[in-house]
Amino acid sequence: MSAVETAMHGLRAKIASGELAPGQKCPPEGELAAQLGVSRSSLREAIRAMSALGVMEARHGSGTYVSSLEPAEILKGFALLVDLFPFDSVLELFEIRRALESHAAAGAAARSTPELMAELDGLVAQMEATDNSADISALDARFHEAICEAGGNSTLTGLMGLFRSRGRHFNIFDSAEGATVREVSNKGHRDILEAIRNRDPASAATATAGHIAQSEFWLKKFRPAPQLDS
Amino acid sequence: MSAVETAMHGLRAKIASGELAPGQKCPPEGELAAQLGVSRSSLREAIRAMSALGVMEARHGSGTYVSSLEPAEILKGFALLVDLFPFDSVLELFEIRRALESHAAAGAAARSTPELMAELDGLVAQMEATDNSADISALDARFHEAICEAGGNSTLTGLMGLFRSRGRHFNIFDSAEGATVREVSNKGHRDILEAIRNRDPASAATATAGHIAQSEFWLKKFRPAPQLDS
DNA sequence: TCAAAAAATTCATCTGATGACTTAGTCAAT
DNA sequence: ATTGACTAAGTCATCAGATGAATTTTTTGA
Repeated sequence: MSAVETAMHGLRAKIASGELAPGQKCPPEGELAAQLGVSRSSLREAIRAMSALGVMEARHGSGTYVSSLEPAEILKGFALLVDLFPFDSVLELFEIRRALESHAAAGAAARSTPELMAELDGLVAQMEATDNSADISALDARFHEAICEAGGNSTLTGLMGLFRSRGRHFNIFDSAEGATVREVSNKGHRDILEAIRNRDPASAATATAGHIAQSEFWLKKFRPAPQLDS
Repeated sequence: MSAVETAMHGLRAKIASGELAPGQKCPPEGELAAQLGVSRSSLREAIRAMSALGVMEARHGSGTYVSSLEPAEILKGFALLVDLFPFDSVLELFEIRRALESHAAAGAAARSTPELMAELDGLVAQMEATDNSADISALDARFHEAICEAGGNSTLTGLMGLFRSRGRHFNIFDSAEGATVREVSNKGHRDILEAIRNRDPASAATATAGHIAQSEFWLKKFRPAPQLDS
């Protein structure tokens, strides 16, 4: 086994065994390297890999810590990765969103609260009041995220946030039929909103599936170029 | 921006722009480090992080390559990560499996083929013929995987394989009521199988959701200790 | 032509040194 | 006693150079 692999396995073992608990500070690089029997360089590469996976975090001048290990938290680090997925995969991500966000919407409908309704009402109103595609995109993302949160599964919420971030680079609101897209999209949001308001899980799921399928359809139709920020 | 971040952003940019295409060989470390304006050590840490994310792969003596960037392929590298998730998160993963594998099962039912049915029949027969928990666990995993594959979404298949690997460390077939667990589990598989054979997507989804919910129930009930291999 | 040997290329690892950032502690001024 | 600046120690970040190990390419000899 290579030195870096040795170090990674050692770290993983220390975490799995509880010797290094979530949030805890690790021994300094020198000491840890000696414990694991590798050089500081190799240990640093191992820590860098664990950081990329969201398992550890090195803070300059302070120390190296084990992360919270909460999936929702860890998933946030993968945005950079999802950005590199090929187009065909994006369609697969949409299919997953369709299944999963429908599920979450049903959960949200079952436990709908006045606070949730107030936020969703506000978001929909704002979306209907503007035609700035960047604003709409942000509001739309928050609308879907709020519903996922209300679904009560934080891992699911994190996963959807990640997948949504990828789809957003294809700005369907800016396409040739932007006006139509916005109109139909708003209608979809209204349907979801009312289903949740009526505490009707089945309708909420159906409306969500339809809404996301619609986005998927447009994406396939226009296949706009992705817009990466540098 | 730190040196390693600089290098990672540079690599990501080269990949996103197509300068480094999937499967392509990168320039040697020294040259790449010079291009990106960082030392070899820092570049190596960046490459190590990209490797952990499944985006690049360094082959000793040969060179460093960009990976295929297929989500299903990349997901395989995260098993080590999922192994560290806390127990409560595992329950959330099961809920996601319930929603997603149901979806895949419906797809499998819609496009069921003789080959698929033959494999599933064989797997179920084998599961019913043994009471070795390790064998059952492996057969069960393949049963679910085959259905996911038939669903036609490779990203979903990869994701489910990853989530399933975590749940498998809790060996519910070895629990106090192992015999009952096996019996009810076999019944669940039969129900899924017949629904797919009958090309009945709704039943396939329902049966799958029920089957996974049952596993989830047992997991909560027994909460067996996870068994990590070193 | 083919196979073995040699050379070149490239990643892997280690060591040592220096810089930068954070934290804890000290101590004086208010 | 509280605050604030300053100091010192601890720790990660980065770099440079040397050596080892694996692969690939080239050369060589039969």
